[in-house]
Amino acid sequence: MREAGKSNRYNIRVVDRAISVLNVLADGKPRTLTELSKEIEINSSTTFRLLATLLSHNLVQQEDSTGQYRLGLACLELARAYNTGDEIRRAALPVLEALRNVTKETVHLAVLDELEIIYLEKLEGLHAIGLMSSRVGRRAPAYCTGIGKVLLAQIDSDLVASQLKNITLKQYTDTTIVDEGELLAHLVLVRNRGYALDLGEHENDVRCVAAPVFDQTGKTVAAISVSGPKDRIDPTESNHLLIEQTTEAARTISGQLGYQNTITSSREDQNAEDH
Amino acid sequence: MREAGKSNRYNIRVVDRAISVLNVLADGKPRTLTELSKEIEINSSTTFRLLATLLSHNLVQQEDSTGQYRLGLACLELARAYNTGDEIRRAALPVLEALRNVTKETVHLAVLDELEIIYLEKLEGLHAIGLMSSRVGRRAPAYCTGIGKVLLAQIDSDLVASQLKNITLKQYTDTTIVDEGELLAHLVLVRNRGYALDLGEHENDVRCVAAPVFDQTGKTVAAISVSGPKDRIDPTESNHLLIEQTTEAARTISGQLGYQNTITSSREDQNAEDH
DNA sequence: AAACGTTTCTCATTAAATGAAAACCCACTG
DNA sequence: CAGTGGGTTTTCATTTAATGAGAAACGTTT
Repeated sequence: MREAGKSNRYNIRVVDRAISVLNVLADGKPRTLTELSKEIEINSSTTFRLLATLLSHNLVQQEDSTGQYRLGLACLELARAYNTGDEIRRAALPVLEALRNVTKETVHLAVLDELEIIYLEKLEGLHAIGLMSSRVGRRAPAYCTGIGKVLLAQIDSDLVASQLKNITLKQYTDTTIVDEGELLAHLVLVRNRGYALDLGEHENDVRCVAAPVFDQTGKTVAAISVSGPKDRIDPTESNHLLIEQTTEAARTISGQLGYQNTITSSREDQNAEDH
Repeated sequence: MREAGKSNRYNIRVVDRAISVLNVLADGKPRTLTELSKEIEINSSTTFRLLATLLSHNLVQQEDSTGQYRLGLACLELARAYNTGDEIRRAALPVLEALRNVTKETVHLAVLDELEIIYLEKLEGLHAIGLMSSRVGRRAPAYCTGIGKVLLAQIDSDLVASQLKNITLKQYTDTTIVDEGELLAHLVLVRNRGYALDLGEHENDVRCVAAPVFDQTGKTVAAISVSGPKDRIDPTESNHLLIEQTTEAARTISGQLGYQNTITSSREDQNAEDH
């Protein structure tokens, strides 16, 4: 999604073009054929045919007042299908449910894509809802979210460092880590601890605890978090319980995925309780 | 989704093919290149290229243990995008939230596609959850669900009758209406009442009340429902409240969409309380 | 009803998609 | 460990099928 989407050697041009139509429409703004054709720089005849094709499969639909094109219902169906095929989400869901109910706070499941995370699941907390900007399918920066940091921490440090060269660390709030060196050092800490905290680094009064989920092969495949407003999520003392609950839930999910936490590939960090 | 998806005159073949790959994978079952290529009857070279293209846009991804292909994360992102652009859902969400909280039961928003409904939104009831088979993006038959019936009831009766010719009404439970004549008569009743009941016609002990949502032009664009187990949702007396709550919520949403319920196109059915 | 902007359609050109088949890569098996 | 077989990746020549130009149809506005 977004950007061009690298055209690999074998890509079929029309398909690339069709997908770029979808990606353009993915900002939610409906467009006319002409607008689209200009935006993606494709001849209007071709755009017409692309739209006709997508239309016939319900991947786009036409607003019937204006005739403008928007994404279609088939997108929802694909997502449903994605979810049912997603082993991680399936394993996680009941555990997340329990975690939400015991903490009463909002719980997330997300994966990493480059330097961003994508939310796979969100269970609203039992207090006032709709306060957080996260949505299933939405992206958020990795370097300033609990889930993001815990996932970055599992990746080879040099790799992260080289990827960081491509972006600038935006200072969302006054706790956001914007210094690369500081971030890398922090990630080491996160890795050793086995969990990450987010002290309002992305959204000012949202705090969270996040922990990684491993699969059979020991690879980090996702992470979970519990988040809430700063006045309920305390970064220091009472957190011990929350951290324990979160990491325990993550361990349970990992277990479901076949992860054996006995003898792991990586050496240190296996002495569970060092926080 | 499903079936072939009529190839209109202007459809671009490769794009059709690419989409059929997605549709095949939409059952959640991962496949190898060869399996896919056989299933959709496309030369394996071409399938390879299709997959490469979809892969590069994250619409499909490869399981890294087996190398099999499944739907990818971009599907989630498209759905997110679809939702944010969806005016109906946006207008409905807060009202549904309120309706769920006051009834404490599961609330749905869905639209009609031919003789099936597709769920746009589901808010779980506040009792035990996960009992219903509905999911956002999933389809369900229209003729035996509250939402479905209320939507069918708004369509020209002859049109519905002719569409019904193409399917057989499966007897899901012993209250399912399987006789076409009876169904059509029932739909007239539903239309006049302005709401539909589902007395376990699809899932044995799920009952529901559903009401239609209209847009600016008076067209029926969606429907909402409140559903719960048969021991909590009473079809007769105490229902009056629930029916009133449901239809009122639907009216509110319609209002948000610009519907003026003063002078409506259709004549009768405007004397609200005839149940 | 004229003028404009957009969408739909036709057609000839040729780029780009295609399938056959070869090369390559693994995982098994003897 | 060589040999076999199934799958995947790559090449290449053929020709289909995608393409853009432009014309026609449509609809909206002045």
